[in-house]
Amino acid sequence: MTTTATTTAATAGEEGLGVAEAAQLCGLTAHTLRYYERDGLLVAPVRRTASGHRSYTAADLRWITMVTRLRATGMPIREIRTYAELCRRGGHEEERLAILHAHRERVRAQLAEVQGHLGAIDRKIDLYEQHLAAR
Amino acid sequence: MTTTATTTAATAGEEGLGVAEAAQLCGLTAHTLRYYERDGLLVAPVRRTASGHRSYTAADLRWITMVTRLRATGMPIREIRTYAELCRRGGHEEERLAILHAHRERVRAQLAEVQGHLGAIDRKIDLYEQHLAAR
DNA sequence: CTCCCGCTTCGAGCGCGCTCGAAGTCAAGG
DNA sequence: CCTTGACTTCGAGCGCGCTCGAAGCGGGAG
Repeated sequence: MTTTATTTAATAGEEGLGVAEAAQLCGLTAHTLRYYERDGLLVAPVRRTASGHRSYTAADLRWITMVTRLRATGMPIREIRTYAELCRRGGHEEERLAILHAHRERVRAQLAEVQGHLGAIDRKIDLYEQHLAAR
Repeated sequence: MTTTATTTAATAGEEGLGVAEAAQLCGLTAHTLRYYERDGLLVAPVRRTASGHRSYTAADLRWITMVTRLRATGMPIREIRTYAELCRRGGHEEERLAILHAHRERVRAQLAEVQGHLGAIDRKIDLYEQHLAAR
């Protein structure tokens, strides 16, 4: 594991993690990380070592972390791709902000809805507990 | 629309809605409602009129509403089916309660996680707004 | 020199949750 | 009697987000 890290890291003075390490840090699989890159979710293709292996920088990891946050809050892949494209081309700050704004509102709404449902589930659980206690 | 309601309702003294009406009330499609039934998500098959049409009672609608709550909070179809089966067979209160308990904890955890991500998104938005204001 | 291991690309496959269309039935209205 | 329209069943199809396996390469250890 440390040996593996050294494999790539030693060649470039500690900078750059392999795909497996990066994946583990982000809570994804190597397959998924490559898939995200293929699918244009990354601002730029990840740098490669001389032998063609991906080498993830700290900036790559920060971006990917943001992607996981967007995914975990339900932003579709397509929309993340759009956002990434805007970043890639530079500028477009208003549009990027608009995407984040819209997403935030959706997430807030969904959060409120889930909280409402959770309340109903709580009440259902209370009923079961009363029912079971009454025996 | 009111005419449609009468079609089925008039035959049985106001009790029982057609699939389309029930679907609309629950925020689902008629296709989905039939699919749920086929898939065993309902405690019992919905009653039929003489002509074989489904007729949803108030109790059906309450159950389906619960199903939509469970779905909206991310419970998988399979698990709802299991829960429905336990209800169908009668008894099994502890197991039903256990399912709801487990689900509640998952939902709470996921809620907390999403709130965390939302905070990060908020901060990102702030950065953009500062950046744009600084022009 | 050979072995092994982790990476590479590519394309197919999968699980989930619907979603839809075709073809047929039935009851009421004109 | 004929049309209309909401219903019925059945099975196929789809969109999403991965997930996986095959086949090949390159570089360090024994």
